[in-house]
Amino acid sequence: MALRFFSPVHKATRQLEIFLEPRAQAEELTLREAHSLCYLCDYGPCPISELHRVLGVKRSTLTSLIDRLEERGLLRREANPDDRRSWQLAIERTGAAIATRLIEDGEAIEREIEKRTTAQQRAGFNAVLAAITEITQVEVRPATKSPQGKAE
Amino acid sequence: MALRFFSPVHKATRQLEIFLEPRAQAEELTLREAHSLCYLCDYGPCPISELHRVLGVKRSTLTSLIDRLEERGLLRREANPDDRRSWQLAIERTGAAIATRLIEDGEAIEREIEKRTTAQQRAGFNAVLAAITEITQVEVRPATKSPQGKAE
DNA sequence: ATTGAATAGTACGATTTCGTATCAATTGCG
DNA sequence: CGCAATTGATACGAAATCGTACTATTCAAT
Repeated sequence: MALRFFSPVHKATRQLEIFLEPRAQAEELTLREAHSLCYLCDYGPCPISELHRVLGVKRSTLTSLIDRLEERGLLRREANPDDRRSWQLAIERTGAAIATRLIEDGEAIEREIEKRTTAQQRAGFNAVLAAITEITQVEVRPATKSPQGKAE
Repeated sequence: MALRFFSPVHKATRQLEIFLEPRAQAEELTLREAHSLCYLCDYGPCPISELHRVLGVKRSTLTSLIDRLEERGLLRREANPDDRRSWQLAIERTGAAIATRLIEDGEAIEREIEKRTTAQQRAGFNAVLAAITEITQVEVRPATKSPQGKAE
């Protein structure tokens, strides 16, 4: 029997990936690299460990991934004055331009979703996802540190 | 600004992954291998191309992945009488036992989700995901072939 | 202060995944 | 039918990812 939540959530992820993949490719980025840039564009600067939790790839993998993006001038490692073990990843102008284009592609889909659903349906959607957070007890992003919460 | 659908969907996927990862590891499987087995357990036998669409990994990757699972005796390639280009992947008893355990872990979470949400909220959840399917126009699984539809 | 445990990141060899080329079988169309 | 285009899968070298070990810094407890 099909799982009623795992399966749809995975399916939606796949569908969004399939939609975004050619757009990332047009920027010569893998989906993972694109995701990293977009995250950084919205929430950066942040340490590598934060990307680690959000993306779910190993830290050693991120070392290479960030090397690649840094060599292409899309982001840079900056010293973190508060913790000398870690870097702050900051997006460069070129990287931000790319991320902005990709995010706008996402926004277009989001507007369509909103057109086709009611506020009540969207509230139900959020309620189910909130339940998943409660049950798994997994906090992907760090606790809100600034006045405004950060959504991943 | 955070995306209101992409981000929560990705977050939920990560949370479910983090929950399932140690359980897959206990069976000496990666999440991808575990997902393959569970899919096959629910919907198999099916050709490799179907797994390709569902998992979103390259076909050449699946060749290796299936080699590994076949060597471990968890599944087998069978001739497909209807199309001699392709195989039918069939799960073996050992593989089915593992998949059943993992699926039961998933069910436990699903029951919790159902406990914590109303039918109306779950309907909203499904409505949003249905909108994503409509908009992306991406059909991940093949058109239903048997009396009962298959959910991924 | 000092020490032990935890955390952030990198190095590097092992494994997995990918991209491309290739082959066989099927489908579609003249 | 006959033949081009498509589809299903594999082979193999290139690239990305992983697992582990290691260094440096921070945190916690005394």
